[in-house]
Amino acid sequence: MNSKLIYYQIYEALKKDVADNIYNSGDKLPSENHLSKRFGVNRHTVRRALQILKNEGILFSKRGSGVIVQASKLKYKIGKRVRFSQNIANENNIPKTTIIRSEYRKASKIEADNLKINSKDEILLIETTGKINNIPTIITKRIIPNKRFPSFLEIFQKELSITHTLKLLGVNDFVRSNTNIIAELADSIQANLLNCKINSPLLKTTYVNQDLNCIPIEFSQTWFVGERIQLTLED
Amino acid sequence: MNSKLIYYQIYEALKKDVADNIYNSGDKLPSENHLSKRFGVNRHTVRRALQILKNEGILFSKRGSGVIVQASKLKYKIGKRVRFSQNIANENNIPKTTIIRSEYRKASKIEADNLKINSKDEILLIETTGKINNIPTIITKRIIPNKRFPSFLEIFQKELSITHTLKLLGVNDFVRSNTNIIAELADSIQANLLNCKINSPLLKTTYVNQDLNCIPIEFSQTWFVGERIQLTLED
DNA sequence: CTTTACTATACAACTATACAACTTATAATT
DNA sequence: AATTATAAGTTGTATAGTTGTATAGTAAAG
Repeated sequence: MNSKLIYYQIYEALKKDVADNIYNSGDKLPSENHLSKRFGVNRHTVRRALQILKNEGILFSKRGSGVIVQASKLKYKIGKRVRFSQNIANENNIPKTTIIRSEYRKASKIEADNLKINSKDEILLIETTGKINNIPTIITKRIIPNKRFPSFLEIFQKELSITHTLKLLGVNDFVRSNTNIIAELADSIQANLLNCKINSPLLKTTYVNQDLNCIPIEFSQTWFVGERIQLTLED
Repeated sequence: MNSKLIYYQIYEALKKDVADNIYNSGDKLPSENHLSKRFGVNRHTVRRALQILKNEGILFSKRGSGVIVQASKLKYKIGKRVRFSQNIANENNIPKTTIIRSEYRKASKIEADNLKINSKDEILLIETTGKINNIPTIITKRIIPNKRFPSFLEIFQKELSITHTLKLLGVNDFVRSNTNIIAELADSIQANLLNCKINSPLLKTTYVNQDLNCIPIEFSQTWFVGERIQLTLED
């Protein structure tokens, strides 16, 4: 309204900078201190402008790190054959997978049921984050039967792809048996991994991939940042 | 309130992992770098969480090596018949004894008095460490009269057990005459042997084992890591 | 007189980076 | 086979920079 207000002018200036791709998706903005010098105002005045842009979902800030430009929504196809890398690369986006945790332990009842293995058989847990265009967007937690694929982790660490890993293990094709989708709120750890706010809505998908003989290969859960992903179901 | 702090969430997550036996007593945790990736934070934030767990005595760290899960306090019974291996094995823990030093020399006055031998008779000194579930917990320094048991060391090196060694030497039973308990601070050598910090409190017990004719067999001192052991006196 | 916009200052929480001290595994050498 | 270098990985420490939050104060507008 009142274009005389300093913080509003700064808000407009920064919004224009983002629109003009002076700051691109995933980029860090100059620090609040730098911006306050650039505009000749107090840091708090800059923060007020930034706050509006954060509320609009255009910017996101991380304490100690900086303020970054948010990405626009990506479409993610879900169907019988879901392949993360292909899914993303098709749209000229660059996917990147990072392992953040792996451990061997005994299967819980739910895991055993879904994998059709004996309760307390050993499983491999792999947790990964997926960045799209360098913006963290996905967390995946996979449960894999260790008995059938004892060298899974070793190969996956090099390949960073389920499709490639399974191919090297002799599984040339696999399909999803079903996918359940629910909405959850991000806890503090997820928020940190996904560069989103605590309590941001996440899409959580739970599914089982199985080979063509209908033997389960992995029981997995994937969390998507709701603001950045739009799931599309295909037949 | 405070639970929104990131380091506190990480603290809770790691504490739960230990409680759930995902990381067991004596296990190394993933390195601080790995953990920082898992939680999506800077290494220092992980360190802050780890610090709390160290203060609580749940973890301890060793520079250059890693962060290790501290065993819960073991109960160690002291009475007329104290047997290290049985004492520990009774609680489903795995004991392991290692000789770190042995030497022959003349008895000091105190040693001679306690063993009721002539001053300057030759004695055998054996120093051992005792690991419980692979965690070093005990140092024992034994003084044994060489005149009575000239082949003690040779047998003990194979048996690594006082009870077994004495049995092979014809002593089927033995009892403690008395046990003195004091507290000491660990010096750098002890700290190294016991994987604890310098100046950690140690329990030091001094005692004499004797055969049923009340003739002393060994005069010994044992140091326990205070944080890991609770002595229990029985009649 | 109260509210709003803005400034000023200070500290806490977290990140980023670098290096030292130390351990461990592996390769090289004897 | 045993010992010695080398390299890589780990924890400890220090410094600087960033965002989050709290408090206090000034000036202008209603």
